[in-house]
Amino acid sequence: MPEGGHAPLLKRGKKQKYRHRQQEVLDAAAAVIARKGYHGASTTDIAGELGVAQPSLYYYFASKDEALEEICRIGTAGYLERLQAILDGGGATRDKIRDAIWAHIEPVLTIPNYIKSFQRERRYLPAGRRQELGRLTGEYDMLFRLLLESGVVAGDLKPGLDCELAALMLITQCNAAQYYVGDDVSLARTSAAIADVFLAGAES
Amino acid sequence: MPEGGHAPLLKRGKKQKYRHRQQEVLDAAAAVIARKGYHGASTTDIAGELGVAQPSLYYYFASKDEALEEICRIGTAGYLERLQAILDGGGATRDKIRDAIWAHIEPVLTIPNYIKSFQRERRYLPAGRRQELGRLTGEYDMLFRLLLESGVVAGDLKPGLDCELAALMLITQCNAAQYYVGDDVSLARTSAAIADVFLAGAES
DNA sequence: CCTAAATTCTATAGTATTATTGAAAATACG
DNA sequence: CGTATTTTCAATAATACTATAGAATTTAGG
Repeated sequence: MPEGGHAPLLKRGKKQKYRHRQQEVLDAAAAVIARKGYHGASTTDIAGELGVAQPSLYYYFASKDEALEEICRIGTAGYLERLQAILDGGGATRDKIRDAIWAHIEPVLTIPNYIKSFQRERRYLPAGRRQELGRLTGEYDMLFRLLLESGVVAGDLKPGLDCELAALMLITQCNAAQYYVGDDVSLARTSAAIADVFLAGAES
Repeated sequence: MPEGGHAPLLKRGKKQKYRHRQQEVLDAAAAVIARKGYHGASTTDIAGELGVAQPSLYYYFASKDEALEEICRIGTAGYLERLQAILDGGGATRDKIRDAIWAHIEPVLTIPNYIKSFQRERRYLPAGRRQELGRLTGEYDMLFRLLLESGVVAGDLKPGLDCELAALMLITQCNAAQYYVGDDVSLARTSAAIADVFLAGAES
């Protein structure tokens, strides 16, 4: 039996290796789920993506539900904090809005499969697992709305702006940004276009 | 054997009755697919929605794929024609855009389950069945883009407007409109808000 | 190298799924 | 009412799916 000072180190090392492999399993699951949808992605598909046998997955997750929940958790990590930081920071409203749009869109570059899985498949989580995510998105919507409302109060945005609806519209636009990207359309160009249209409109 | 003049009438009558029941089956399928997703909606679920046994569905459709294809066809019916008519009509650019937005959103009121099934589930159709729908949406995107480009040429929209991206953004916004609707947000209010923000922007 | 723990595999239970077949029931119509 | 047609159903084939159990394999550390 290892000594008190030694045991935690060993334990942490093993746990970290386990978590690293778990992350690989999640990456594969997110890739297949993003491509085929939650119900269309079988555990055999996911195992195939990894090159292992199907039951091996269950060493890392108790169920498909649990894996999707974890994928959604990763897909949403940091969103609230980043938006809150932008709200708390200084600067003009238009700059805050531009920052918020980019902060929302940027993870699409780094973890696209987690983002897609969260956006499209979270609705298939059983009610219990979906609840915490629901609170999260609710808070996020509210923060975006507060950003717009503070802009109206500051006189930077139109006095009559429907901030509740406008916030949802902006978030929708950010969520869709990844699907605009193609040969000649980058995410950065998209992000800028969203801000431009939202702030100044299309009419001359 | 019925006479020549009689047979078509009788035949048409029977066919119409068949088609009417087929429509009811489609309605049930669209409802379940909109709620649970294509892969999450079993034929047993759909039959249950109708109150019939599962194999009865196969009197009306050869496969689940075929039913989804038909649902998508109905969900997209008339879209191209309505947008083309708006393009061909007279009036100011801003009015055409408002009309186009409403024309896109209106079917959400009348056939919500067909619209949702088309929007979210068409990607799960086998490649062959998906092709015609792909051409359709491609043409639709192009028409929307032409609407904006003609507005730029006419001097009604900003000279530097990225019409390709702006068209996709507008369509995205219309597609999402149904999800904004709640206790205090109607589709009409949403439709107006989309047009207001797109045309004039949020900045004061 | 040897051993214990960690990881993966084979085999499989149990259930759900799509689709077919042929019979039964309902319907239409003379 | 009786018969032909349409519609639905019970039974089931064939396959796919999630998850478990226990054995085999691999890995890590001494």
